[in-house]
Amino acid sequence: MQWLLIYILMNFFITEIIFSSFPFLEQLDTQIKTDLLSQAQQLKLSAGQFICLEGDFCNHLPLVISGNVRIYKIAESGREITLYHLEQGDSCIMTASCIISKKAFPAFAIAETDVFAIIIPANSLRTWVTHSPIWQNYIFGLLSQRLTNIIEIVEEVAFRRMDSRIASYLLKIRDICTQTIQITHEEIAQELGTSREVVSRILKTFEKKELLSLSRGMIRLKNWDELEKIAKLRNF
Amino acid sequence: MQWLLIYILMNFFITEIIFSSFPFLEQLDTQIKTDLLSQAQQLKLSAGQFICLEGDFCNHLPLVISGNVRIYKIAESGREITLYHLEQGDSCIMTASCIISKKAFPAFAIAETDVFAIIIPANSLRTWVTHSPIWQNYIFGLLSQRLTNIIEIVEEVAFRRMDSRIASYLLKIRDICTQTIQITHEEIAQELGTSREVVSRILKTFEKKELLSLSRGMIRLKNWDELEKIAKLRNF
DNA sequence: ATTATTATGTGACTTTATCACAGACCAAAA
DNA sequence: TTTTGGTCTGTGATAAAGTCACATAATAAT
Repeated sequence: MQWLLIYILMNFFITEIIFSSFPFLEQLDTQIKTDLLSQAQQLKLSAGQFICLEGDFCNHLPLVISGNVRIYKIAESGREITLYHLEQGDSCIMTASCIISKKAFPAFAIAETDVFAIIIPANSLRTWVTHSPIWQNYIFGLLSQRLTNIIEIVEEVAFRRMDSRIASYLLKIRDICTQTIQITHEEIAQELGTSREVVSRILKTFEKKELLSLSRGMIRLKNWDELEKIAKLRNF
Repeated sequence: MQWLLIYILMNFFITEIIFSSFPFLEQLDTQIKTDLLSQAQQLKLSAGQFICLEGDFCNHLPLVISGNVRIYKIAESGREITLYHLEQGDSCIMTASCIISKKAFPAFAIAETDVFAIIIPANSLRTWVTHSPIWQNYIFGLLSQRLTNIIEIVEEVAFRRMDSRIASYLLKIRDICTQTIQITHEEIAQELGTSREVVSRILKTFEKKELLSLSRGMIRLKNWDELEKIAKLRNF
């Protein structure tokens, strides 16, 4: 009797949590909504766990409730570049795309932090997308957003200089209150698709210009106005 | 009476041409098929004409019957990089994506050759995609193909060296019979997202190695085996 | 034939990537 | 506490790629 109660409560909260992260789901017909809740499974990942390897076939669409997933490409030389991140309310559109067009996943996905997600079986997704305009809108929206997003990365990698990209990235991920960032040079390099040495050197020149101060695993911004200027230098 | 006959004949052939370039359309219900044929307009463009500028809003989905369209990004410095091309049987998925998610087009599109296409009004497309699984499949397929495609470009720009990329490109676009390519160094640079000087210098080193011979507006491949090897050098 | 336009070649310099290695920091074990 | 091993950062040397400036060559227009 207790078990049943806990089970019911648990599912009640899960439902609430899912809907608050993915508001579009609330617009669904009662039927699809019920199907969704009955077919969705929970997925918990620890920081550092792989979700997809390049070439995997995807059987489930993940809807991320909490945590951070990094989707990235890796070169034979070992260099990495991040394509995008998944956070609360995101869903992995490449997975969706692979499910719908039945192709292999073209990148790596790793949990950067502990991640909690619900996963939806591929076949159910295909059915729902076919029959529900609400699902269609959601998936199309995601796809076109990612496409735009990745085109921006092409632009950035092809055209912008590294100091400008690093300045932008630091400004984007800083803790706005403390003006600090806990990150290693290696991690910045993997995000931007360059090598650790390049990041170290550029950060050092920033430090010499008093724009920030460096310590192990930590960057403290000092002159963000100037960093903004460097970030805006779009071209060579 | 004659006019009517010509009109009927013309439309008969157009229909045949459209269906032969876009076989998926034949699977449509008679109703949607009729709608399609009644709403589609013909579009003829001369080489060099712009189709979309960055920031445009798209009102029509183009289905390319013949010719070649280049979709590209342009940096403030003037450097360009090609994202993809449209040829017979292609449709511009970024346009579709912009139509469906009502966003501005994030790149430039220009007719490289004379182009003949049919265009479909945005609203009709939205309706058809909602109601027809065949349209859905086509659009999803295109979207996921382009996404994979553009991720490959990110990889290439971020990780591969220029001589290798140029070798690959030359092998890809050569006339396989004559082993020649009619192209300027500037055009190669715009395709690959680099500058003309870099292309000129690398081509010159290829020429010194007897891999090809250069003349104004023309490249003649001599040692394609060796070029293949250079093209396969994926990393630094 | 002369001029204008487009295409290519090249030197000098800067930025970015690679390789190799040194030194600094941190935490767990001795 | 000191040692040890791992991770993180710093830096010189060299190569590749991008920028700027200008020269020369090939073609088209007058």
